[in-house]
Amino acid sequence: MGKIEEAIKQAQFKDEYNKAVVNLLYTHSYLVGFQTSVLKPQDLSPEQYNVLRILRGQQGKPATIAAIQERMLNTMSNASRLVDKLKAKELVKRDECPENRRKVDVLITDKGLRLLELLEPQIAALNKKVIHLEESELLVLNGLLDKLRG
Amino acid sequence: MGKIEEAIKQAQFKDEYNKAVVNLLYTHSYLVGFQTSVLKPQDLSPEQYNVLRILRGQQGKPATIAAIQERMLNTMSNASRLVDKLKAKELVKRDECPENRRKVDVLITDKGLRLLELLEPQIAALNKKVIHLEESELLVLNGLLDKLRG
DNA sequence: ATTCAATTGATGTATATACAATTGTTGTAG
DNA sequence: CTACAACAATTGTATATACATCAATTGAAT
Repeated sequence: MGKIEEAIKQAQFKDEYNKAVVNLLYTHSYLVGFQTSVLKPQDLSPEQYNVLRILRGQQGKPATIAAIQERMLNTMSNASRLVDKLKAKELVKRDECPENRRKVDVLITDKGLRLLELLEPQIAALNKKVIHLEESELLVLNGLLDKLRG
Repeated sequence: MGKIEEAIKQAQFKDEYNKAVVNLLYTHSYLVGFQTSVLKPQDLSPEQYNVLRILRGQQGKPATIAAIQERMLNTMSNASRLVDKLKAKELVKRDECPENRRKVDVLITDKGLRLLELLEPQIAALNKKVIHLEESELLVLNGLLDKLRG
């Protein structure tokens, strides 16, 4: 499919900034589509998957809702309700924090960890298949995205 | 803020593919946030703005719902309902297509065109401000994103 | 000790996404 | 001509996003 102009059938862009924005939005949608195809059979949304990975990254330490929020990709999302859904599936547990009853301690369960172990190789394989870039190009891309945000 | 590892407080990634995906999702959220800050005062969502630009790109020719859908950034979105919202604001008009009553002709109105003319310089200025890349780097980025999708 | 502001999550509402299912229209095969 | 498949859009439902608002708890100032 190739160039963004063909992909969305737009002849040209005002400037390279505009084109980059559209290209990023379009590529985002491209990638999320594939991710979803792996996650959906396990009844998991991309953001729920993201929260599970954040919790595993805590390595046994509980995370508060605010801490999860801060690490999420969609910074303005709603960690509280996502944790709700995950708890209903027994992938996390949520307890009142003993030393501060405003906070809650969220922990990933064994079931959650096992689900991640099942999904991760599938996601990795799919990524390699649908991202048509070499390792060296990925390094450049990651560098540019980091710099973009300043 | 810089590197993605710091941004989402993740020590490391499994591989460069995984990092690229996370980096793209995060950068997407970064950009959409800014876009929204310009669009929201005009009661427009990013996708509604996208639809308006697609319609203007038709240069006076009407577009069917299917044609809009095909050009949208979120390929699985719901053009029908977005057009509904835009029509309620009198930014587009929608008429039954005379030679095929299954189809509808969607056209941007003068009010819609004027709104785009108001918004576009604001968006362009914001893009330049929040995208910390040179023109030459943008060319590389656009090339990599095009290649990524294959 | 009491009051008040700040913190932390939960909840409410409008919008959008991702599908599936449905309705109405057109084209076509028998 | 009739029946049926294909097409185009709409509608329905569950999930998620983007806020704003609310309720409970805590900490700090008087």
